[in-house]
Amino acid sequence: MERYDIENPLLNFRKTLEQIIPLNDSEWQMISQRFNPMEVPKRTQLTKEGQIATSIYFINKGILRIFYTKEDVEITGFIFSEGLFASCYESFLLQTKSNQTLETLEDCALLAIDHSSLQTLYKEVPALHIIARVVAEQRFINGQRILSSHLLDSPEERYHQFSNQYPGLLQRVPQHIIASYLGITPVSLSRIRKRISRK
Amino acid sequence: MERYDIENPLLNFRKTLEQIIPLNDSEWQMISQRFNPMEVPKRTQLTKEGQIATSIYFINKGILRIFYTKEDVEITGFIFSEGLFASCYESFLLQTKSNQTLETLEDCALLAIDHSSLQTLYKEVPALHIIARVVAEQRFINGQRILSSHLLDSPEERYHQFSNQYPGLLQRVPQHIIASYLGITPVSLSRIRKRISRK
DNA sequence: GTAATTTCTTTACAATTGTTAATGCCTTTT
DNA sequence: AAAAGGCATTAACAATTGTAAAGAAATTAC
Repeated sequence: MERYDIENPLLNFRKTLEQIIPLNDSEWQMISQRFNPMEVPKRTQLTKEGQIATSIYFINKGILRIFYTKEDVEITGFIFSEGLFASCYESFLLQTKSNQTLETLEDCALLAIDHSSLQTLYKEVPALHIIARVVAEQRFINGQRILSSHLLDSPEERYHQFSNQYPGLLQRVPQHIIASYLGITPVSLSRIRKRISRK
Repeated sequence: MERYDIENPLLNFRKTLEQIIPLNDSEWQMISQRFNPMEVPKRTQLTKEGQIATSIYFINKGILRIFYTKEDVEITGFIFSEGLFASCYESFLLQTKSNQTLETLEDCALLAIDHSSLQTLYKEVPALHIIARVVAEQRFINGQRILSSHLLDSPEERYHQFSNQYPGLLQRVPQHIIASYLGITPVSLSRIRKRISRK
């Protein structure tokens, strides 16, 4: 996660893609031309609930989250960090209204591509279908692991796994956001942390 | 879900694929040659925990589930019905040991393809990358909807949604399996059903 | 058709979480 | 520097779920 050289955004991006499949210079040229670098301040909402997700964002620096709103409470569905593609994925793929908001949690350096540009790029660079397939598969695997943790583990176990797996996020993300991501209230997370600290 | 004509397994399969992208006869020939029809009795385990998933299975008839085992209790992660690809997907994609078991819940008619045949088929029919991408995306979307339901809804609401969305499964799947799929115990589901019936 | 097994329901009790509200801490604003 | 706002902690209580065990109902097996 920390292996990304923040100073060379396009280099990082190419490295990430080439972990999936090698790209020749012509392919890389077409890809890099269609992704737009952007700097976004903390707490910016890139896609809002009720809107259609225009773009997906490769993360060079920073973290983002998606959250749902239920009775004016924000419930975090996922936290994205460096090297991932952040998006309201369902909305982007289906081009339908999103039921989630995509928000930066820190100042971010991103590479953005909108939906129609991506469709064009698929035609220009067929290998991108493979990359997109693998990215979709990886996101599925990720989602399934989280879901299985909700089925198999207690909130306390889930917190344990989270802090082992993403020790960095524990520092960078407010606890009430982590709590909702784990499927519990901030109060309950605080109790769990107290319980653990007594051991 | 019930729109599949059970008597024409290959026809159903082609229809499903062509909802994603049209296939010419040569492509279809290569695809259909590599998928093997098989009939499997109820309660057969196609992939077992600890093994590597050799194949994925298109479902012409019947239902299957994946389940995890925790302290000798089986916890259902997903229920597959007609028209879907059933698999221990993570294990199949990564060719690593599965932490879940794939099991038929009824006598099933399936079309199977193993991992190496699929890799060959990707080369023979590049359009399959698109199909695989869309299948992965759909499975991700599905998984994310389930996860969001765990974050946002109570078990009772989850049961409601399940019975509205899959009224057929309510009849065909034992309740203790549905309970674990919803993330609760059979006892708790029984209480929820009683609570609902009083309304 | 009867026995055996599995599944579902019910009960009582323990444990955990949600809810609400109050307090203290920390960061940000002005 | 003071004020304001957001965040984390703690407490008390209500509600829900998990656990364990027993009995009823339904399926499966012989």
